[in-house]
Amino acid sequence: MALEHAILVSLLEKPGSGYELARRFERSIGYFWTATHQQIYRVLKRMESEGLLAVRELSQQSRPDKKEYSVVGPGRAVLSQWLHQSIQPESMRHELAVKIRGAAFDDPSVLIREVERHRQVHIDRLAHYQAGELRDFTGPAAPTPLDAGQELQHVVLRGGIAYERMTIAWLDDVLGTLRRLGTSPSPA
Amino acid sequence: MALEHAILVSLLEKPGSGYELARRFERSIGYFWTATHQQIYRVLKRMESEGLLAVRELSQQSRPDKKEYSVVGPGRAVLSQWLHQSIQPESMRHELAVKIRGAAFDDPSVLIREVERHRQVHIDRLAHYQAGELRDFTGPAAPTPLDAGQELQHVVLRGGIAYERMTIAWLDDVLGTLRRLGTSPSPA
DNA sequence: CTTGGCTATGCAACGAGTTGCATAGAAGGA
DNA sequence: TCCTTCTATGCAACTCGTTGCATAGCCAAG
Repeated sequence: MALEHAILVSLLEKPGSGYELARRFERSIGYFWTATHQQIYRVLKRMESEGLLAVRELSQQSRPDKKEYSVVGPGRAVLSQWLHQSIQPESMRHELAVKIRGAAFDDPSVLIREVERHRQVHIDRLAHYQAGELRDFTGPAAPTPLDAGQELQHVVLRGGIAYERMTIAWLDDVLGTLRRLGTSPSPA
Repeated sequence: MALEHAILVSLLEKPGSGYELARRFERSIGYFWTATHQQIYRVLKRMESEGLLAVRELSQQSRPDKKEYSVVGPGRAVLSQWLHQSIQPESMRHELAVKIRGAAFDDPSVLIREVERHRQVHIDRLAHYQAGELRDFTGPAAPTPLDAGQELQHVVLRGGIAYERMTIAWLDDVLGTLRRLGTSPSPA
């Protein structure tokens, strides 16, 4: 139930509606956890019925009403309890790696464009993360000193940056390998 | 349906039973995709009924019979088709990162032991991957030259090694941050 | 003026993945 | 002898996650 905990963290950082949460999951929280709006609405409803969250209905002019959720006592307790218990280290899941191994049974060069496309996505993400880092943590407009919450957000963001850099370097390695195999072909 | 494709790749590399596949998913294939035996048995059954796989029942002495699966024509075609269509780049899912951000709403130092434990798991995995690399690709017992399939397996393994190295370095960064916050505490 | 995009919420159906349990013979250690 | 582990397969129930669709008013561009 990691989505539940991710929602608790995000709502503690700032209360908001399901729609707003869905957008945060495309941005900062999305650096390390993803969710669609349908998933979020369903879980929010359940968490509210369990007493972990409180709702406020907000009328807005020229926009649909929204429901603003915030964490209440029991929700905080659930998060705290989760922080104190250990979780299993996850293994990575990389569909592209399955494809790369599968390329041995087809023409490896068909993957070159696909890998180049993925590489570009990771370059864009890296640029986006670095812009966020400059804006919120290391640039002149950033608060000094950072408080504990900001320090923790920053170290998570550094993880995202390290991940993207590592991935780009690996995809370069993959491209080199695919091109090398393409020049002296031997499809199985 | 990435599991289906991962199974096709694994069975093309070498035919085997559901049990054997489950163990491969704890080893080499598991570097980038995971699955439990229940999932594997269910999908194997479905794939066989769809004509992607063939089964051979093998009697063994002093062991239960097993069903050896292998890929047949339509299965190869499904894999080839999948290789030619593009997939979405995945974002990372890291539960520990959720915890780290959540630590801002509790005592950050409670996470230190947890992060140290994860760090050790990644160190062990790295050692395991490096041993495999030496055994299969770079050591004296490795075949030279490597064929295309081995080159592709090697580049995927290099990705796993890069991932573990990056993760260990990041967890060191996280530990430094948590310890720094612990000495001058400010729980929210 | 119509089309498409943005805010905002939600249902229904399906597929993916996890957890607990069950069976069953053989081998090996306490 | 009993207990555990390993090989080998599988069912049932559940939660998690995705995809398609629906509603509905507002705004901006063509």
